[in-house]
This record gives sequence, C-alpha cells and structure tokens, in this order.
Amino acid sequence: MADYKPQAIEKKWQERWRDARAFEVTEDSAKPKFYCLEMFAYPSGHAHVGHVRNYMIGDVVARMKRMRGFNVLHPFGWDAFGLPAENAAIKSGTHPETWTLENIAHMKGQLQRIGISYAWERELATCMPDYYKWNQWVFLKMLERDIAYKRRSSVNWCPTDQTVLANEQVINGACWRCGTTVTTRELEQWFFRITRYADELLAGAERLDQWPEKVLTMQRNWIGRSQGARLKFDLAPGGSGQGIEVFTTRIDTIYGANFVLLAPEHSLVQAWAKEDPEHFSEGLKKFQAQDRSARMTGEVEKEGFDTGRHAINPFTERPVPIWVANFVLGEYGTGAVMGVPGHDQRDFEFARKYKLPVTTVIRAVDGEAPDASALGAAAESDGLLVNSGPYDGLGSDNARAKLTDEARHRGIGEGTVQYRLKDWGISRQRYWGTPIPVLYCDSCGMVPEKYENLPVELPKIAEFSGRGDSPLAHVPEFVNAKCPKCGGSARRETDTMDTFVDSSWYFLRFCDPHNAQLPFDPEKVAYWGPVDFYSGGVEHAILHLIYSRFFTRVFRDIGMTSLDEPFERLLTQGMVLNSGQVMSKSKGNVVDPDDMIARYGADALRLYVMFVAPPEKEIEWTDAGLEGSWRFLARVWRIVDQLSETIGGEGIPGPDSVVLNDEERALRRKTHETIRRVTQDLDPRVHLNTAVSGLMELVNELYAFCGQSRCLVVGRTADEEASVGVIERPGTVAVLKESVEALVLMLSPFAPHMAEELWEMLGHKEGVVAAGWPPFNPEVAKAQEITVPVQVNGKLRGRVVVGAEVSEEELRAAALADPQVQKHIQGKTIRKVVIAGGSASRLVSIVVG
RNA sequence: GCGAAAGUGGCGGAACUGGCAGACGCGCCGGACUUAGGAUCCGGUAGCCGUGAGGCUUUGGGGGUUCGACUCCCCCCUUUCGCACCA
Repeated sequence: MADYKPQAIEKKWQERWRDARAFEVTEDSAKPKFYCLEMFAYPSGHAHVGHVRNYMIGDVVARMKRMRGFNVLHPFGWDAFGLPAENAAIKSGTHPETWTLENIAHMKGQLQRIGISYAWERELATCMPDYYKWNQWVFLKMLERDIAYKRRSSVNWCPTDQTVLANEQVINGACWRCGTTVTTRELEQWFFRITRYADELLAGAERLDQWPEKVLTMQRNWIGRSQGARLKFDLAPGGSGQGIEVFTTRIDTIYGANFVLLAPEHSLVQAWAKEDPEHFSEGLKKFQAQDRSARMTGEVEKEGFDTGRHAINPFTERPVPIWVANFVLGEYGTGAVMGVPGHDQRDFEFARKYKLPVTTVIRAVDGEAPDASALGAAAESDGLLVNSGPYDGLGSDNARAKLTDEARHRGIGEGTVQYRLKDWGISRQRYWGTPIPVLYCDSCGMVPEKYENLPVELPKIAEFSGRGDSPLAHVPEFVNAKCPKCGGSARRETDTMDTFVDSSWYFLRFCDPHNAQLPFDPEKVAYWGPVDFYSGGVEHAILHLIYSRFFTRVFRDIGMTSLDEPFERLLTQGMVLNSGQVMSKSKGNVVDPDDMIARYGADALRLYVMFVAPPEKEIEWTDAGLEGSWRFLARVWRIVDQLSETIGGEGIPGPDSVVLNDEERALRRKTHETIRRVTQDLDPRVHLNTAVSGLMELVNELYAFCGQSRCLVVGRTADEEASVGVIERPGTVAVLKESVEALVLMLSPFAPHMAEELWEMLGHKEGVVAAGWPPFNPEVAKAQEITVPVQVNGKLRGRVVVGAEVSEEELRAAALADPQVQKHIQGKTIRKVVIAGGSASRLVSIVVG
C-alpha cells in the first residue's frame, strides 16, 4: 500500500503527456469535432487562482469530450501586446518583448503544472510578427472594402496611459484599464466601420441561445438601436436654404415641439459664434468648464442659453427659439433635438428652468390630457394625439407613421434608424502593438503597404518616454520609408493598433496557427469552427465579444469563412475572491496555484475549484475547502489501491455474466445512476460542482459496501483486519470492478493525473481517453423497488415501498393501507387521491376533509 | 432612475419540466481504532416541543393559484451586476 503522493504522480503524467504529444490534434472526419476554448491570457506575470479557474473549467470540458469520442481542439495562446509591458519598460528599462516573453514562460509553466490539456504546438503570441502580420493583412483588406478609414475626430484620451481609447474602453467616463477620468482630443485616427454591421450584430444575438442572457442584453444596449425620424426645421425668418436637422423617436409629439436644442459642438453654433462672438463665448464658457464625462453621464445640471435665433416648426409652422444646451450630445444623431417639454422629462426640466412654454399634445388612451406643469413631470407614454391639427385622435404609433410619411413627401425628413454604437477607433499612440501598415507619401498621399512587404515589423529599439505621441515617431529608420506606389520618400504611420484587434480573430488562427500564406486555411476553419464552448470573464461581454463577432463577419465577407458567429456557447466564469475581495497583488491576497500544488497537488486544487460552486458563480477561497478536496482524493486513492489487487487482474467476468445478490445489485444500480447523473451534469449542463458531489456519493457507497462485505482493511481493528479475507463472491468482484473503473474514468477530467495513475494501477496499459467514457445502462439503473412518499392534505405522512412496476390502483391501495397514513385519514372523508409523477418521481397525495 | 439576476442550516452550496427541502462538502459533536492522533473508519448535525414514537415550524417578508410551491403569479424588502441625459 502506498500513500497518495500527488507531486510525484503529477510530474510523471505531465511528462508522459508531453512526450506523447497527447493533446495535439489534426482534422479527422471520422470523429465529430469539438472546439473548446478559454479566453487566452494577458501575460501579466504570475497567474493566480482567479486566472486559472477559467482554464480548469475548459479543461474539464475538453477532457470529458475527448473521452466521449470527440476530436477536441483545445489550444492556448497569449494576448501579448499591450500597455503594461510598455509601462514596465518605461519604469524599469526592460524591453517590452523581454518582459512579455519572460512572463509567458512563467505562466506556461504554471498551466502545465496544473495539467491543462492544451495542444501546445498551436501556441501563439500576438506580439510575434508571424501573428501580427495577419492583423496588417486584414487591415489592408478592410481598407480595400472601406471598413477601415481615417478621419479627424474628437476622441477619448487617457492622460495616464497617454493614448486614445475606444468608446467601449471608457467606463463611466474613466479609462477601463487605469480608472483615470478620460478627456477629449482632436486627432487623426483610424477607425473600423463596425456600424456597418450594427443591424447584423443585433439580429445575430437572437440566435445565440447558448449565451448568457446578461451578455446579450449588454450587447443589445451597447448597439442601442433606435427607430425614429430625421426632420428639418428651417431657420426663421425666410427659411433660407440651411436648416437644422433633428433626430427624434417621438415625431408624434411634433406639435408640442416648442424649441430646438443644439449641442455646444454643433456646426451652426460654431458658425454663429464667429458672427456674434460676444454673446456666444459668454454662453459657451460655462460648458467648456464642465467635465466632458460629467456632461455625458448627466451629473451636471441641465443648462443652456438662448441663441436669439428662431426656427420654424415644420408642422405648426410657428417660430420656436433655438437654444444651446449642455445635455445635447454632439456625437449622437444630428447633434440637435427638438424640445418637447410636455412629453420629455429632460425638455420639461429645461423649459421649467428657462420659463419656456409647455404644450400637451398626447393624452392617455382612456384619460384626460395630462398637464405636465401641474404634474411636475413630462408624460412620456404613448397615447392619443391632441392639439395636433389634422392628426388629433391618432394613436402614437399610427401618428409616427403618418407624420414620417408626410415629412418625406414634403422633402423635410425621413424615417431612419440611429445607433448608439460608433465606429471603432483603433489608433493607439503606443509602441507595443501592431504597426498600422500605411505610409504617407508627399506626392501620392496615403498609400497602403503592399501585401508582399508584410509584416511591417516593429523596430527593436525604441525610446520609452511615456510622452503623448507614438514612440515609433522617434525611430527614423522606421518612419522614413519608400512609397510603395512611386518609390519616393514617404513616412510610415507611427500609431499602432488597439490590442483588441489581436484578440478579435485569434480563435480562427488557432485552427491553422503556422500558416505562412494566409491568416488561416479556410478549410481548416470550416472543419473546426465555430468554437463550441468558450469560457472567460464577463468583463469582456462587450469589448472582446462584440469585436470578435464583427471580425468573424469581416472574414466571412472577404471569403475566408462561412461562419457568422464565432462562439456557439459562452460561459462567463465567476471570479475567485479572497477575504471578500478580488485577488490582486496590491491587496496582497493572491493565491498562487504553485503554492497550493506544492501542498496538495494540482488535482486537489482543480477538484476544489470545480466543486466549491457552479462555474458561473464567484467563489470565496478557503484553504479548508481545498483540504477537503484533498481528503476526498486520498479516500479514492486508498480504496482503489486496496482493491486493485482483487479487481485489477485479467479475465474477471463482467457483472452481466455472474449471479448478483441484493447488495451487489444495489451497488451496480448506484454506479449506473451515478454515470447518468455525472454525464448529464457535465454535458450539456456543465454543472461541475454537482458532478463532483455525485462522485463523492459513489465513493461513500463503495466504502459502505466494502465495510459490509468485509473486503476492505481500512478502519478496522487489528482483530478485524485479520478476518478481512479474500473476496470470494465473483459477483462482488465484478460489481466492484465496474464501479471503481467508472469512478476513476469519471474523475479523470477533474483529477487527470491521479486518475491516470489509478487506471494504470488497475492494470490498464492505455490511458483513460482510450478507455472512453463509462457507458450508462438504463436497465441496470432501474430500481426494482421504489419508495413512494404519501402526503395527506399536503403534508408528508408516510412512505410505502412497492415494486417498480406497480399499477396506480395497487399504489393507491398501498398508500391508504399504510399505518402512518391511516392515523391521519381515519374517520375522515377521502375527497381526492392524486397519483403524481412519471416513473422518475412518484408521489401519492391524499386529500381528506 | 431604468434593466437583469439572486435571496435556502453556522458556512459553500443541492433540488433537472410544480412532487420526499437541506444532496455533497466545510465546520462542529460523538464513537471506534490507537502510547498518541490534527491521520483513518463509522455515526450525528435546520429550529422548536417530546425520554420516545412522533408533532409543529421553516427556502428574505406578505398575499395568491394548486391535491401539492424554493420552483408559477402579484406587492414589498435586501444584495449583486449592468446601463445611466442616446432625444
């Protein structure tokens, strides 16, 4: 008998897996494919338990699917470009590449010591030229299709990180990475036209029925589709050529539009400010002092000033004043809105503050016309139109259609759809990213780099100052280049791409990671795609997951794949907390997996993290819980170790070919019930915690069985030990063998090293994958006798034991005859007897009165 | 403010489509084994009443539907997350 010593076992199997290239795969049409992926890692240094939980979840799924006969692609890689590497360079002088590669080496070791079954030959790092070359390739394709374009625009600027941020990267007005309040800058920037796919991304979300509803809702809100109309207000007097176009979703309230509001950034405001600088600079001054993010999030009070100009409401044909208001956003819609104080709360507050008239033009279908002034709030619901000339009496829906039609006929407006989603700004003024492959030539203007010149490599030497322009701009040998068109002198673009570009298609590259001709072979992606199971943190609900859906469609449109959606099923795993807080170096509460492996082994660590809570939920780290999992594994080890001599031999007859007694049959039933339960919990449910508890129950049952049948030494007195003999009954040997083997196989996705070791101890030459998932036999799982609970007036009063094939009449008679039940029904009238449930859960419910 | 999810023993959590609430584990209590055990094996463990058989109460609170509700419906409370002037 040997004690359970995880460290030695784990090392042994990790070496074997590596030497046998056990998890490498190729396309194989004989097996169904399964693409299992965890979000790849940013190589920040050391992975803590919170990071590796995700890889453990994916590994259980991958290993289980392999055993169930799937050809499983389970790759891993590194999201290796990004700011922390560059910041480390500024701080310590280490080159970003050195820093990144060292971190990758360390973290790879950590993952290998946890025993994650990756196809390491497919490993990729986005900072390598053979990867980012294809970022540049896609960029050029996007340029050709007008998906990539450059424009000067007002952009989000993080003063700490000294770079531009995409809208998706600004959280509550602050930088997603460092939390600094974001400011604005006017810059020439490259954009990806993700808005072209807005409708498709929205519609596609409807079909993602294996994604968490929460993530889909967040994406829908982010895309923010609004159906409405654009409508032109002419300027008064004279209604000269130029007017003000507004966007509204409530054209049904047009007769209540008593003013027009312009964003301070609106071009007309800028023009008028030139004509009348005194008046406008006075008004605009207070907005300039206001924080942009505070303005965006509505923290500042609604304020405005009168331009002194008027516009004509195109339906009432009356002049209305034009005001500038701080709550109107320049970048949404047309930067101008119509003010309907009776039916829009913001406009109402504005009107009240500046004493502008309020008109009611909608009344409730079954009520009076509400008076917003009396109400103290705008009546924002739909209803029936009043005070609206020829449109009086129409419902809001109907009126919107009619008014939009009328506006179109008159050439002053049209129905339109507006999105909150904006094009994705991808220029970053940083070094450690993919160079944008374009040049600026004095005679040819902007010229894309030629495909054959890719990759445009990052120069090795760069100065890391942390200044607000790209470090590449200070490397003359990079900047100065020849124009690909005319051969004259040209300057290279010195901005690099947002690192979210890298992660938007890496899952496709994994299908063909060493392809030197193309980003990937379309046939390989056709075989492996889409990702069947994708897991990662919910913090990527919008950023990475919407960009990836966008990129997949771009690859589709350039003919590289027929996929629309990249990820079939998404699991967002919960975080690991320690002392109630997220693990972080600064809080000093990180748990390093290597420390836990040194104490309890990787298998116990994996088992604990999988068992303590469902994968989606956050968990609170406890050493005691980990120890409990270790105890369970040691318990499995002991029983298998002790039984291995008896059940590990050759030529043992199976349980179908020997006579079984009641106890043996019961153990067999429990074994098959467990197979059914654990299988379902893993696939398709991914309820990993209950799968583990199912295995624990089976182990408890095995101990009880062995205790009774005296075939186990553990826990006995010295005297008793002597009486523990050789197991004589062939039935006992047969059911124990079946049960223990099923246990070891089902445990193997969770505790792969120990399971392989035990499997070998049981006399098997080939590993657990070759053995396959244990088969479930419904005949064996079926109970011969069942215990049926009996309720009287809804309270549990007794249980009757009957044959599994009992008829309803027999069951009713047995229930009524039960002495416990009798006590509660005696002398009362039986009103009703309900026999409920199918074969799985039966119950008798008696109603007396 | 709007939207979503969730509230179950001392703790983490189970209960698949309305059918035996508290599986499994942690912790705690007891027993066995033992020179000893923080090892191991066995047992107990929601609360209250009762020596016991058993009874009553119990899934955030209140109401409802049903033979039967952790599960469905309505109201309220709490927590977490997301959105937050998008016209």
